[in-house]
Amino acid sequence: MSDTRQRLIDGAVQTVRDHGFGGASARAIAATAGVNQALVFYHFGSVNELLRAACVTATEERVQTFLHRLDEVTDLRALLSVGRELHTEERALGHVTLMAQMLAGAQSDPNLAEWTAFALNLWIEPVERTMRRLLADSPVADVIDIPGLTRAVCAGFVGLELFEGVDPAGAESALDALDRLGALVEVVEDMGPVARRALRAKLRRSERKKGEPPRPG
Amino acid sequence: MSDTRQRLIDGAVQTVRDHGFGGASARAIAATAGVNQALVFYHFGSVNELLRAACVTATEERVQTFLHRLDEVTDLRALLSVGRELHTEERALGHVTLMAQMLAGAQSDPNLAEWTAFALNLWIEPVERTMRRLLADSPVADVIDIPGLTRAVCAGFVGLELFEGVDPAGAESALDALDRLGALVEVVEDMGPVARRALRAKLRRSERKKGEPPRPG
DNA sequence: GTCTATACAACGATAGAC
DNA sequence: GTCTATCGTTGTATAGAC
Repeated sequence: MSDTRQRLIDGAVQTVRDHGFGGASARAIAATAGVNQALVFYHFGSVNELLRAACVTATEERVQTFLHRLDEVTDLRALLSVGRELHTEERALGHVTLMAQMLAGAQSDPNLAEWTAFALNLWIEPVERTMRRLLADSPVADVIDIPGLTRAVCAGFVGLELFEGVDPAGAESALDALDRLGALVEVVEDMGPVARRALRAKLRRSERKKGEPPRPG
Repeated sequence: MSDTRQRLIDGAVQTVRDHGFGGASARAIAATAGVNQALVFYHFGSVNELLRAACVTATEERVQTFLHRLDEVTDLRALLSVGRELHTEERALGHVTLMAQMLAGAQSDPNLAEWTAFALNLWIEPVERTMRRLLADSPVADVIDIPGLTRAVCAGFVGLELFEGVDPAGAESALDALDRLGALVEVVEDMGPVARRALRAKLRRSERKKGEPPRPG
């Protein structure tokens, strides 16, 4: 791949991280990358196309480095811990910020929305596989919807990322609270067979009590 | 309050909802509000000041209409249900979208960040009070950090709001998954005194096992 | 592939008439 | 308080020399 192309992609990531989606103009990105402004249009055609490429390729690179860490995870609390590592490292590198900014910008741009969803799915899929593995023999496995829960967790992390930008202390307390919640889930996970059966029965009754959720499968 | 002032605030909310934070120029807002572009600067001094005012006042209005609904909530699953109502109604009105866009825009504007955090706290505080009330006599009350958990939940909702913009089906499945998770929490809540004591003991042991979380109080 | 120069649009903001 | 008119800036994008 051309050197200039890569410099522009890296420059786009850094510019979005430092100056937000709105501040990521062709001039600003080119200045960060140390190349001429016109090259943005030569290599990518438009600023949005550059941002799209930056979002997808940067995400692909980062997901790759996290795959083996996810494979090593053996319980939910460890998954949350990896999530927190990810949060810290990615914040420094600016890739989750890029994702959050892409999501915000994509709200009113259907074309951008499509590619943002694609990039986000690069994160969602391995996390979903990990959650499926961890919850395979859990007493709650047949009552929770793993694809949906995975998306809730990933979307929640993006929200936390944005929240940290306006209230760092609040975001830290939120992550700590989730860690404590992880302890609670761990306790449920560690239950003996008798208690598990009791929980299972209770869950089924509770399920019937309420109106059927839209996605029973 | 001046009619034009209010029209501009309403126009700002609607413009951000329809065209995003980046598309909310003085001209675009004024066109939506049906007033002259120069009046933005006469009444608010700058576009950012108008957006700030719109964010704060619109949030104040909406929070007011949700206070009594929160007071009527008696369990966590009902709180989640109110959250989902809020999500649906606010999405239609565009106020959560406004908040999400403010959060994204505030990432690289400290002044905006301050006011966005203020507006977000207008939501956080009543939710925190409600959670504190609901969890007062729960077996997990002394192991979870309510302020942190509240912030995690509120930030998570913002993330879901953004996620819905790029993947509506995924966001719906995420909300359904949270509803099912609510059933699980409900089961824990409904435990008898013996089981509660056992859980409490397990939680304390689990707490010691791990490194002390940063916020023990 | 990379540069300079530039056309053209949109923007924030202000001055001044009414 | 509201309008018109306008200035200066910034941004996207292209043409053409090298």
